Amino acid sequence: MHKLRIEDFKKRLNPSQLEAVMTIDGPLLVVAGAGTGKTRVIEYRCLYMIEQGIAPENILLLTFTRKAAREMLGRASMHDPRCKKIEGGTYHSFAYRVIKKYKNVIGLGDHISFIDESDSADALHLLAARAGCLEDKTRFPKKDTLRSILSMSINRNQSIGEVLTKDYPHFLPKEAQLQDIQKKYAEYKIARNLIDYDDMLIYLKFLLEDPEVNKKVSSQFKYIMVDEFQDTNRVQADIVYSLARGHHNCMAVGDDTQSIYSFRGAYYKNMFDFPKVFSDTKIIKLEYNYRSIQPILDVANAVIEGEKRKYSKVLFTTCQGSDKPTLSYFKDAFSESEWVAAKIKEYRDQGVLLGSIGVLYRSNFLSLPVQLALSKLNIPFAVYGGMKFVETAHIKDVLAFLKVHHNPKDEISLARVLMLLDGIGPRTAEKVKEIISAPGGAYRDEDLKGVVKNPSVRKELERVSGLFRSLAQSEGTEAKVRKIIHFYTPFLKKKFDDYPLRQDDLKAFLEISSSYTSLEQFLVDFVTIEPPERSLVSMEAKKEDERPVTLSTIHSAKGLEWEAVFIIALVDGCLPVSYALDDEESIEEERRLLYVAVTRAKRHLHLSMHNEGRQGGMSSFNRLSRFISDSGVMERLEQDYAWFEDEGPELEDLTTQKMDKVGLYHKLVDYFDSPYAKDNF
DNA sequence: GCTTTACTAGTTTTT
DNA sequence: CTAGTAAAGC
Repeated sequence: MHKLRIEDFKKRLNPSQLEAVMTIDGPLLVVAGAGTGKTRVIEYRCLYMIEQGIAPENILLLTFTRKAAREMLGRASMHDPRCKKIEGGTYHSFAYRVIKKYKNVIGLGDHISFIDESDSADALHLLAARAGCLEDKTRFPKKDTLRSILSMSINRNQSIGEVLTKDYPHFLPKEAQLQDIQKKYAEYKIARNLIDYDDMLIYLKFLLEDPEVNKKVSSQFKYIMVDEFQDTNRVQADIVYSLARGHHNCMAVGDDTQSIYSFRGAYYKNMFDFPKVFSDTKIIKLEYNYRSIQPILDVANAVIEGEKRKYSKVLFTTCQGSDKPTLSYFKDAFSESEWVAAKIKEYRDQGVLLGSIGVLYRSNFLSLPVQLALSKLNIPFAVYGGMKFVETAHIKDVLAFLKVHHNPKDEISLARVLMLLDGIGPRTAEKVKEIISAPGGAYRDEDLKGVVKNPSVRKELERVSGLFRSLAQSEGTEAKVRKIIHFYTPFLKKKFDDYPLRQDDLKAFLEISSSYTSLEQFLVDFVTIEPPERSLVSMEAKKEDERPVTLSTIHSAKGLEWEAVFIIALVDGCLPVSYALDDEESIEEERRLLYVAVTRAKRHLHLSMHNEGRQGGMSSFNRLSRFISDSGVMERLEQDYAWFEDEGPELEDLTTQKMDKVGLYHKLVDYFDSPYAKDNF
């Protein structure tokens, strides 16, 4: 690869992009509309900085997903392999690096365990039960709600009271108890060296507040780039400000109209605060869209028109094409999906690659009818989002063994392991836990006998502890995982009817583990990154022209693009999702979600809705999404009412009875005995 | 008293 | 498909 010179940069970038690329000192805010080449800016800025003699080790790129980081650095590395050395990743993975390095500063011990949201929810449930919060009859938040209340409080930098007032006013009477649990939870985690998602960020923030650590970290990372700044929360923004406090060399890229993660604490106003924090901020807007044809941008601009506070920008393009986006109405979700599948088939016959077609929707379950319809036509597809590999019960089981081995204080995992055994439920598991975690690790068999009366169960327990002893002796992550899977397989077979499928997953798990030498890193990666999509991994490896159609939630479609995009179920209650309807801010976020979805399309855009609801039975009729009917969106769409109403010719009645129940029974029995049936069984 | 089983209801979005 | 619950079983 030849080196790039300034002339090359000029050739490949438009003036605004070039300015963003060449402004490397001082604070810079790039407001980049959808499809305006912000990835390109980051890619070329990396190259430019390195051309200017900046060491790649001094550059930090924080992105929203690891995939995004990999993509941008990967492209840059093709021009200049030195770019591989740039530090890039998500906030969480960066946090882990720093925490690992400086854990002593904040008093964390070795063998840190990272816990995911369901572990965290389980722990909170346990603490709530212990504190007696569940005893009186009035309602107390369920474990997932509990978790999200505490998490919101951290991510939005608000007190429990504030979170409750805004989102859960009916739980306000429980404020004191919740505060108590918040403290207990902190205590619980610290005592066991556990860290959850929120702690990763908080601890990083704490570390960066320490002058010595801050100096060390920021002298390492002298140039900082942050992607998707509109989706950072307050803690993350603080981290960025802290990192750049010394040198101000910080570029934030974002698009306030694409902020769609407020449920996770994202605070799009960070985009407006950035110039206040760094008063000498230079602001560059990118408005030239390279992705979509003008009719699609017209729809996008019209959708976002209603948004109140935004950096005003209007997308424009010179991409050729005049296909007007369509809006189609259908009777129900099935006819809608069948139409989508048929249309996809049509595209394929015209030579459009399946890999360049995307079907987008608000919620995972909306994809089911589409999956059905595509399978019927034998069109291959891959589903993004939804249940993840790590979240499946069998993977969690195996992980629990590993976690206990890594950190014996990890009670949640220990309980999970113990409850696999027959005859041990939550109660017994708790007691056994107390006994074996007694100080010194020495427990007496008599104590165990008192708790577990059944000798065969005790024998099983003995086998489990045998497994852990053997794990302690084996070297290498892969060998350990292999032992665990071997031990676990009988349980797997008993627990799940569909165990062969799950066994394949375990094989994949084993494979992944083989590339790790550090067990801790392996465990961390499982909570901080999304591992290969659920099973059938081999799909990914396929060649460009064999890639399947993508089905994705709008959230996971962020940053991606397709030639043809279908957005389905544009129904009030699905896009704005019904939960969002009572809050104006949430509705605005739903609007931005539609904006994101629309701007994924390059040439063809098909919107659709179905009329019949599934809520509560028959007679709920859906209204077209307000974002489409309200604004000036409608007139930019080609409307199509041709829904699939005909269900084939109707059969004529024939009421003469030819057989009674007994007759039918004999017919069946005869059929079972016939040679034809035998061949089939 | 604790575990297991059988059933029901209801599913946002993700690091 | 699974989390939560009620009732049955040990």
